[in-house]
Amino acid sequence: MRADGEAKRALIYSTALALFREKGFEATTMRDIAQAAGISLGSAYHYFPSKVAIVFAYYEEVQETHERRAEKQLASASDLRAKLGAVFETKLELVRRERALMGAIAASMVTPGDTMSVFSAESGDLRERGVALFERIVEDLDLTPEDARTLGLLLWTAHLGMMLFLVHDDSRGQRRTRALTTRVLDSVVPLLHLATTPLVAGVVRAVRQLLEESGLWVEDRSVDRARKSR
Amino acid sequence: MRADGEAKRALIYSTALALFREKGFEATTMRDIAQAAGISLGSAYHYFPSKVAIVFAYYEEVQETHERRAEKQLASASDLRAKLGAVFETKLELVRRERALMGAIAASMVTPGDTMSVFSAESGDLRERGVALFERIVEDLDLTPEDARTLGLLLWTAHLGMMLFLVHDDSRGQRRTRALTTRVLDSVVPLLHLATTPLVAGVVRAVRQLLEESGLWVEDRSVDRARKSR
DNA sequence: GTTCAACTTCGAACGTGTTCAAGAAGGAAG
DNA sequence: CTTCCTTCTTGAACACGTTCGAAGTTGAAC
Repeated sequence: MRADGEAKRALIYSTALALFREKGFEATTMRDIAQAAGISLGSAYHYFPSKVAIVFAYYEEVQETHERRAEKQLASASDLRAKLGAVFETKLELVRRERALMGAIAASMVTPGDTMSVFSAESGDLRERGVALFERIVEDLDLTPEDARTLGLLLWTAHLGMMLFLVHDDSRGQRRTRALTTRVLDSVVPLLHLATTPLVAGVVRAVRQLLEESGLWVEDRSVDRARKSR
Repeated sequence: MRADGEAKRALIYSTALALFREKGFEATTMRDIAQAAGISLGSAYHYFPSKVAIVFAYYEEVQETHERRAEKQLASASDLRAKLGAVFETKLELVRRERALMGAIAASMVTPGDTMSVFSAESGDLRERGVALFERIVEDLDLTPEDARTLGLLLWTAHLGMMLFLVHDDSRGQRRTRALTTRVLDSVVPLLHLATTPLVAGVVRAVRQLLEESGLWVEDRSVDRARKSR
């Protein structure tokens, strides 16, 4: 009955998202979700270990859609500005519609020990995919793989900051975040072009050393090793 | 009976912190606190509107202690490196002992709409004091007030990042965060020295414009105006 | 056809943060 | 002294996320 299980999971998922959109994340209870989906409370918990887990599943979907759309735009983007803009803005547009949901994720992303903390092994996969996307931006910039990865991580971190800002941005159409994005692009793109010059390259190396000491740096890209720090 | 009220508030506060230290924030219930303090549950809520409010009170205390210690070290610090190091490291040492507590704050700091969100009006006071402290570091660098404030905000933001890292850092004695701090100092101080050069000054201006658009920039220092963006 | 293990369903029960209405205490005003 | 008003106290009650054990369902192995 595996197929039915998947179907039920999908039902819970879509029902929950609909309710979240309608009433907000906090205001929607697990009982609401179960009732609306026509199942029992316990059954809902059989498919999703927690309420945020449903949001996390949504976040995975966002990541996939983001990859698809960004890749598409990356193909037709010539210069660095266009590429970075493509990755930033596709993500922006995706998250913008469900700001309340993403806000719910933010809390567990910074909670130490939480399954989906930014530093956790469990979220490593998603983090890795995010970084990889930003790495693609600088891929034909004639950098060493290490430097490219460093820049990817840096850009991904910046993107995290933008998302944090976005979920707090109540301005109409989130124009503040849009303005911020434009400005960030204006500031960052020239620096990226200078990435091969001694000065900027030195900074990049320093940042990498910093990341290594921090434990955020992961050598092997496909397998995200767990943190060792105890 | 105002004096007794203060005393009782203090009792609840210290009892709660003791329990937090002993069993952790999550594991300590409001009922535990009330019982240990010898009062009823409802009475505890009379003095603190919520559980995190107790942690927030602690955070205010941290802020005050930080100011005191940092100012003391700032007085005897000659160069920029020493000053920045003083402010960073005193904070680091303060927060290090209660990582679990500060971790509990982190979640509500990034939760949209929460009373103690980084962007909220309520936490504006504390934010302001934090920024002011970092502003003091660059005060005799011959900058315009706007540039000084911009740098202060930038440094404060960096400090926020460090704190986020710190609460997730399980390494012995949090040496990872210490190492990170050293590296950050190494990278940032030279840049600060270049703050008056055209190139870096240009970046600083760009950042300020960015901050203004973001709503994080506050002109009047003493009165933190509420965000207007709707 | 029987057995068995895994999967699924269920809703009562638990523990939690928070609210609330009812009162007690104490003092100020008349 | 009586009447009010404010401040504080109390524990029951509420709503929620989550857990749990018991029971139902299914399909493969024999």
